[in-house]
Amino acid sequence: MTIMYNKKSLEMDRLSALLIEQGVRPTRQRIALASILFEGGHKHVTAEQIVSALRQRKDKVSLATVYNNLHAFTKVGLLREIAVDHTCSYFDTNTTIHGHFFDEVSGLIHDIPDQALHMINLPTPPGGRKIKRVDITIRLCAEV
Amino acid sequence: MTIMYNKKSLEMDRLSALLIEQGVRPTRQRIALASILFEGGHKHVTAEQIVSALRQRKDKVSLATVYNNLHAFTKVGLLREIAVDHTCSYFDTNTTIHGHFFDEVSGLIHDIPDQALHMINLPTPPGGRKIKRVDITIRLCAEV
DNA sequence: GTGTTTGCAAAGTGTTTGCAATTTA
DNA sequence: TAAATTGCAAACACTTTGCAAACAC
Repeated sequence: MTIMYNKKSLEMDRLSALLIEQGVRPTRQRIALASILFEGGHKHVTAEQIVSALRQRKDKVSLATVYNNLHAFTKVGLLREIAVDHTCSYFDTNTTIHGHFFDEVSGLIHDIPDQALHMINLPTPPGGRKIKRVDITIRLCAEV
Repeated sequence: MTIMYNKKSLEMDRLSALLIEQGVRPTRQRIALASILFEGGHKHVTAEQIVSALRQRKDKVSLATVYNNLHAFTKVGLLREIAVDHTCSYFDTNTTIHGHFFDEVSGLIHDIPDQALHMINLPTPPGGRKIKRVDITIRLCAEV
């Protein structure tokens, strides 16, 4: 008797484990969301993009649930929110320190290569505050 | 006969000239807006803040007009928009190159002192685009 | 079973727009 | 007086919330 290892369910187990590890209950919707986010390299996504990606895969998840869980994932450190454009929230699956190119023509975000940016003399923050994060965005427009 | 030079109207003439210089028609509302923005040092403001500042001075300007003219001023280079928070648009009267502290506790923005930040190795942008601007935001949270 | 999560639809927030009345040059 | 600007209210886009039904443990 041959035991069939199903590739798909193995992957779901991996995503499930990832969520449990972060104290997030692995529901059907969260696993679907995680599979969009955490498979196939880092991404910069909006809630709408995720809903339509899920819809294409016949995985129906409501927009409200996508929003709720993008924030839930952000809270536990699986995602990082990027403030490039106030018309729309972007989330980044790469939570390490890095900057972004923001292409104002296409609305697309790309990571700035690691070693490309260096900063020295980081200033001390005013008002007894702590530095939470340094955000660097290089805004791009069409070549003249 | 004594000619009275009114301090207030002299200042209005200065603001009027500033607007005309930029090809913007100096209406009552725009001069009021300019006097909030361009008197007494650089500022980081939201549309709502301006409306309430104007209201306190008994200078009534509608929210729609404030928005329209914040954008009009930005277009001619009198202001710069800052993307720190997608819940709200901030405008900066300092249009020179500089970074910002964004205090997530108070929602206040402060300039980063000129020489405090230095960047080297600015990367080349992808996709045949041109660098429009480099935005550096140091996000602050409460001290632990 | 109990507490959590979902999804709809409704509400909320900040911003923009259409258009008649007003103002500027 | 011709063209630009204002201000209201309605429209808008994105996001959050209230709550009953569904689900995870």
